[in-house]
Amino acid sequence: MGSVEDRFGVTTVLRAPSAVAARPRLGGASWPDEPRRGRKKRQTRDALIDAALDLFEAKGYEHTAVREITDAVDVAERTFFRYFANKEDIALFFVRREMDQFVDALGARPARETPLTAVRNAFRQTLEQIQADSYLRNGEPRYLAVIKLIDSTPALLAASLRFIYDNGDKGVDVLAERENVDPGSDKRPWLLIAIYGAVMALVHRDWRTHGQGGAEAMLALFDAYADQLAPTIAGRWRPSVG
Amino acid sequence: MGSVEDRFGVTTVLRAPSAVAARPRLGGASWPDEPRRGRKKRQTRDALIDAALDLFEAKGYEHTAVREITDAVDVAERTFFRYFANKEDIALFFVRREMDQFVDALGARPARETPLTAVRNAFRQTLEQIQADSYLRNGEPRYLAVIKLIDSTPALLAASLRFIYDNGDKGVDVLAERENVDPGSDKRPWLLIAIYGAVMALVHRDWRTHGQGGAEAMLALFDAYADQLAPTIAGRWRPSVG
DNA sequence: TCAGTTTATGTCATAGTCTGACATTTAGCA
DNA sequence: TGCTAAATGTCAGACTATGACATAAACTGA
Repeated sequence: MGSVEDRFGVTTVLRAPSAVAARPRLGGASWPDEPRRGRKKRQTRDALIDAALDLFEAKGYEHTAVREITDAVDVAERTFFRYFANKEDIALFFVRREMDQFVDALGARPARETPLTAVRNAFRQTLEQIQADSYLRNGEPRYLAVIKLIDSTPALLAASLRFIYDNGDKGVDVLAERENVDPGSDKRPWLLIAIYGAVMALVHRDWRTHGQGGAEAMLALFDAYADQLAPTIAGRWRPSVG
Repeated sequence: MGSVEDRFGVTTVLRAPSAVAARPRLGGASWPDEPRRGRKKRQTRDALIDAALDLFEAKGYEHTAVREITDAVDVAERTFFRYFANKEDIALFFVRREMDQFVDALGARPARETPLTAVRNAFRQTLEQIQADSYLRNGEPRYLAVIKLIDSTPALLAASLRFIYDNGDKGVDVLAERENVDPGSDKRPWLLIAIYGAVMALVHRDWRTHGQGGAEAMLALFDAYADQLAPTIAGRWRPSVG
């Protein structure tokens, strides 16, 4: 394993058996127009993610060394850290993307919608998007496997909670702007932080168990939580049942 | 810094100037009856915590090596990891203790109190306990410095959020038992998870800025959040303003 | 097609976290 | 005083992460 260098400085890399076969896993170019450099980057990144998730699922997050991931894809360990800030980062890749999608979707909801309605619809959109993007792996969608992985790995759970916490602010900013709430004022929708943070955390918590049911089950879950919070929100925001 | 080893294998450890002076920092035995062995353990642990927080405050969490902490207390690096599971652990020491106090206090609240009232009172008790336990350091209570440290260190924030998340379950279990809610049922107080998780997380978020005002300011903050959630709770639980 | 530039990777060295195994010291006690 | 167990020290090593520099590959323009 690793590399051997002879006295003339010629380095022979000793590859894992599956090394060469691993790289083209995600196949051809998604965008043929894209210059080859960027295409290869994307391929390498996707291959790293794919290999990482496979290994995480097979042997657990903590028991998978970065070295094993890079060996599987046949790149240098250093390369991993050029694509991802740290080991957590690669596991939370999808989470981060989905969160961004959610905030974007929230910002794009029509102004006539109640905050809660907007959140709900943005949530649905994101769920559908996730399902459309995800592909099956061992008979189960990749995103579900990721959720399970995170839920069962303390370090990842912590990181993803912080992520939700941080993004809660972003989401609330979007909502506050929609509702013309002065950013500095006391009227800033603290409650929505609560909805956002709590519901998201709770939904995440139950995703593992209810996730099999797909977007519908998740939406039902969301509604169950939101219904309980709705009266309070309705008292302070323009009421409307979505 | 560190150690120097000559060609005969003799290792000379280069200690920080304050090394020897650091150990007796927390002075004599708190419980003279306690056997010396346990007393020394406690002293070492406290000295480690104290040195760690000093260093974290001075140069930041990430830029403080475990080695520096152990040098300051004049123990082996290995010893650190016998007292604390990891570097995070020492920074969250107080958080963990305070959370435990809170859950205990919650369980001890009289049954006649509404869940929200019980949470509030347990929260107050804990705050007062924290203030009583904490001592000034550079003119500011230690616990406040810890809060600031956590808030400004991503890794610590993540860990403490997970801690809140995990303990939320514990707290809700306590509440569910108080209210005779069947643990498995749908009547399980989801809302209280929300209160617990959201309010606690939010309070934590504002602790840094409002913490100067002491327990009163924190309680006011808690009330501000709780007031908004109260109507919802009141609709589903026995109402009572406390 | 070639030379020059930029970008992605490889390679090497190193700091820092954390763990296991074993040796040494210390407290508590017969 | 000597035995026992607990605490700590010592040593080796795996793993994560980063900086510095070298090399290879992809682009650019003539």
